[in-house]
Parts: sequence; structure tokens; C-alpha cells
Amino acid sequence: MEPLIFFKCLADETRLKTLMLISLKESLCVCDIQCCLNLSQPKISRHLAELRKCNLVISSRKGKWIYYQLNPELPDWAKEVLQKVTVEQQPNLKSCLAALQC
Amino acid sequence: MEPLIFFKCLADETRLKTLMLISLKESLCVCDIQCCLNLSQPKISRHLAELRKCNLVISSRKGKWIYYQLNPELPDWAKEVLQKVTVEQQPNLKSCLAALQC
DNA sequence: TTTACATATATGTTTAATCGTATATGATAA
DNA sequence: TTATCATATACGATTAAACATATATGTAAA
Repeated sequence: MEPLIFFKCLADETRLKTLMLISLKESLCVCDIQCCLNLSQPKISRHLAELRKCNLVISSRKGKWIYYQLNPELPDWAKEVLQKVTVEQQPNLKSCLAALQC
Repeated sequence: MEPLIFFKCLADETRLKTLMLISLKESLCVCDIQCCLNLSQPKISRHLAELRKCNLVISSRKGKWIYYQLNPELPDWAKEVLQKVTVEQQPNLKSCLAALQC
């Protein structure tokens, strides 16, 4: 995992929020993220594809839904970076997650 | 310090390397960085200006030279992120620093 | 076997980042 | 003072990211 590629993934608001949400909730489907962030489906999907391409996340289909989670094979330093920023932003993320009742 | 702004700063090769070099050496002048990275002076300078604008680094003039260091007021999480990636990349940085004898 | 639903991708456009070259500034030394 | 050196900024051009809209895919239920 190249640090530069890793940080480019974190350098977009949609991707950063998505990653933090996934870190917090272990596993989310696209519609969960769409609901939390209130963004269009193709927008979420494109950014998830980017994160997948760069190996930050992995996906698995369950019926009609596709669930995303952090790639468990991420190197420790990368996991720790995500952990730190997620903790740092936890108050803000809480309100996003509140929307998850949809 | 907004995480998004912080990560945007790290999402460029010149800036990321510059930050890692500054983390390792505490303080470097522009010509040191120029020499380590073998890039044009305006390119380095523009990226340093960006890092300054975003409060990742501070600068201080000493005679003709301007020295850059990490902003000591960076929040802990940001310092730790820089610390982790710098340690991770230390082997690569060593060879950059070897050029510092110019 | 068609309809509906969740998600992905393709396309053209717009916006933002980066760059090279030229020039300006500010400090020291001649 | 002027010349030189280190660094900063301005400007126009190029490259890359992000976007909205439209369409495709793949699963499941009717």
C-alpha cells in the first residue's frame, strides 16, 4: 500500500466520510452510506469503486445488497491512521449515523 | 485542523515527501528540500506555501535562508499520522537524505 | 419471463490541481 | 548602491478529479 495512493483516497470528502463510517460500523451496504451522507447513488458507487480499486475496502454481495468493509489486509499503519481520524471525528459521524434509520 | 484539508495536503507526492523529510530532520531550508527531492525551486516553494497556508508547517527566516518545520500546534492525531507514515517510509527517505551533502 | 430493486459503469462536461516559465522580493556581500 | 543568492509569487497552459445524467447488470420476487 503506497502512502500516496492511500492519502489520495482520504483526500475527498465523500471517500473520507465513507471510510470513517465503514470503520465505525464494520460493514455497510451502499444504500446505508447513501442514506447517511445523503448523496446520489452513482456518486457513492463511483467513490466506492475507487476505494476498492486501491484496496482500501472489500465488498461482498448478500442477495441484492453489496456490503463494504475495510480491507482486513490493510497494513497496520494505514489501519491506525483510519482509526485515529475516525475517533477524532466521531462526534460528527454520530449525526450521520443517526440518519441510518431509513 | 480539518482532516479533509490535512489529507489533501498529504495527497501530493511533493508535499508528502516534504512533510516526511521535515518530520525526520526537524527543520530544513528550501534548498535542502530542493536538493533531496531534485525538483525545481518554484515547485517546492509553491507546495511549501500550500502547507503553510493550511498550517501544517511554519517557517522562519535566518539570514538568506528560510527554514521550515512542522507546526508544533498541530493536533496530536495529525502529528501521529505524520509520525506513522514517516516511520513506514523511513528506508525510502534515507536515500533522499543522502543527497543532502550538496 | 417480466418487473422491481440495488448497485455499477459509461459518457461528456465542469472544476480544481499541478506545472513550467518568467518575474518579484528581500537579505547579504561586494 | 549594485550584484548576487535564496525564496516567493504571477500567469497561462496542461492534466487530472469530480460530477450529473443516462444506461447497464445482476438478483429476487411476482
